[in-house]
Amino acid sequence: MLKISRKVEYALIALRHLQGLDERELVSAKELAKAYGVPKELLAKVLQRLAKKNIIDAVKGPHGGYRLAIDPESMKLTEFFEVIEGPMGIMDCYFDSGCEQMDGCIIRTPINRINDSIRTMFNNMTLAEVTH
Amino acid sequence: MLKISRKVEYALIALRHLQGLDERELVSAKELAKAYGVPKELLAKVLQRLAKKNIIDAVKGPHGGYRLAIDPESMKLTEFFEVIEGPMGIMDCYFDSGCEQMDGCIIRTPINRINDSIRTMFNNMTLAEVTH
DNA sequence: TTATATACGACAAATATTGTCGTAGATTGT
DNA sequence: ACAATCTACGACAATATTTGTCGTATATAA
Repeated sequence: MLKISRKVEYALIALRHLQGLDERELVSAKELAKAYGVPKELLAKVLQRLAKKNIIDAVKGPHGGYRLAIDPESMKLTEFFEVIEGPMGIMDCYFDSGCEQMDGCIIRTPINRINDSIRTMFNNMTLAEVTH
Repeated sequence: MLKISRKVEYALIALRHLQGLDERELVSAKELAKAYGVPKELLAKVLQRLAKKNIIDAVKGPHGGYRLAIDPESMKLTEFFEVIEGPMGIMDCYFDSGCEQMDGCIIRTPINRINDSIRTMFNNMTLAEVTH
């Protein structure tokens, strides 16, 4: 309950590492995985996702790898989380609306308030606060 | 990711209902389950948990049931969540410490900060904000 | 052309959540 | 006393989600 996923965890670790590198320096998924003892394939997938969203640059081929493409100050944590995990909500009804109860639901309003509070909190935090 | 569990959802629904009852009035798990279309057995378990922690009173026997035992203003959401789900942390390492990386973990500090922010947020909300 | 990297989808395994069942104890009314 | 109806609780089953793996394709440097 109210947990962050491993994917996000791995992403944060990777970005924290990338942040410490010199300008233009690259690091591969393999190196990162080894350095932090995390599964290479899964980490790679997360990095690919970040690359696709231009949060990091990907360079193919031997001696290829990844490097930071944005200023971490400029990215809200909400946005970052959602790049990796998709829409973020405390309950599914916040977005998928497949719930029958919808109308009769007596906790919908307060749940939405809590939801907004969490989003606001992460909107006010940048990636830099985790990676600096 | 960052989701509230059904158990908590059911608990909130039930408490919201209990709050609307007259003084001393009882409602059974069966009635609640029927009224809100939720699984009776699971709801019952959650209610039993709340009863054990004296958040609600349980009355056995025919025409028995539950009623609110506390003022919802007086209970922090953190506490309430933890009655149902146990210790709450954004990552497991926050409490179980089975993690090998512990020392070398480069995101531990910021993760703890985020954790504290979430806890603070729920510490500043009472059950009443959901059930009133 | 070979080695090494990213890209990506399909799949498998592991874990967590959710839901069900059976049984016991309490209490009420007949 | 006994049947009906409730809570209490543990064991288990079903389901969903998360996590991890594998195979294959593409790009690029040496």
